[in-house]
Amino acid sequence: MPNNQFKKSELYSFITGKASTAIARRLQKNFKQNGIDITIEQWSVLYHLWKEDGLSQQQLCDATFRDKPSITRLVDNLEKLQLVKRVASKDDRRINMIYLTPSAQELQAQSMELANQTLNEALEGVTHGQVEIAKEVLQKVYENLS
Amino acid sequence: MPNNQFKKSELYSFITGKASTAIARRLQKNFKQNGIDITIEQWSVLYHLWKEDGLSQQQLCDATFRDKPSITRLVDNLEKLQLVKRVASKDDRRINMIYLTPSAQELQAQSMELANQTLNEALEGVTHGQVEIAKEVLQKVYENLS
DNA sequence: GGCATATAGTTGTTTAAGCAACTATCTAAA
DNA sequence: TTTAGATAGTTGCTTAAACAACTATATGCC
Repeated sequence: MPNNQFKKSELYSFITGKASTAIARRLQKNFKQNGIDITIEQWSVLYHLWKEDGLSQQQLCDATFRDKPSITRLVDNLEKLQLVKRVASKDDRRINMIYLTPSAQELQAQSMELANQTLNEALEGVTHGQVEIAKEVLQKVYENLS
Repeated sequence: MPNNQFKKSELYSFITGKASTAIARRLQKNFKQNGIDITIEQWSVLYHLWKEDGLSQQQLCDATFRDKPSITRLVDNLEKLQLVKRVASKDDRRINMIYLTPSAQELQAQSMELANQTLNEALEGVTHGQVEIAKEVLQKVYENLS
């Protein structure tokens, strides 16, 4: 069978993304049970700011694979929760730099721990080699469509 | 390294599901370009009805991995588009059986062709063996969390 | 300098997800 | 047969995605 020929039914789960949905739900549940009151989408923005604080909204778009309106509203909500602050750039007045507040910094350790724990639950019984291949496939899919 | 120990950064893409999002977006785009005016979520409901017409909403919940309110509203919208009809079950009056209309039946061939084409675009350069492993991993993740 | 174009971000609208609370119907057990 | 509990579906609310249309600022070219 050629590489790019598959049966419909086998591939449907790739489209619906059951697995990534399930991980997101479990992580959300784990957050809730531990008193972390943010959504996964909000967390995914914070995640990139923990890696590098002071990103612009456009950089957050690229990092999170979301469009500009989505980031505008996620930042709106994160600002309401007092987890980030918009700071207008002095060099380029079109740009908002997004900075973490102290409360957001406090969330980092616990939420990353929960994220790791969730992934370990999800990948129970899956070998490292299998995960590596799955990651390669997903990365390739992403590249093919970008 | 034990099977269930991974570095954070490596696994982040599992949570965000970039790949499945990218496939869904591409499929939506391909639908639009071919004049098919339904959402991917609506299509995923039709997909199961094409396999077996006359499923209950609860069966659609299980099949599509969505909760009951989501299916209620997807069926609402599909009914507005005159693609499905709710028919109250005679055996159990709590149950709505969902039936395809002729217009929905007409959509099947073309939309399944576009779905296959989209998956082939997505999986360009990925071997059948790699896809099999990726599918196993995703299935296992789903099972671990269900 | 002035104008076309590109870039950063916002707003409006529709569709959907997730959760809780609700109604209606069915089932099983006292 | 009545009543408690389970099941099927709906509604309300908040958050988010996708897309188009918009404002404001910056850049590059004449």
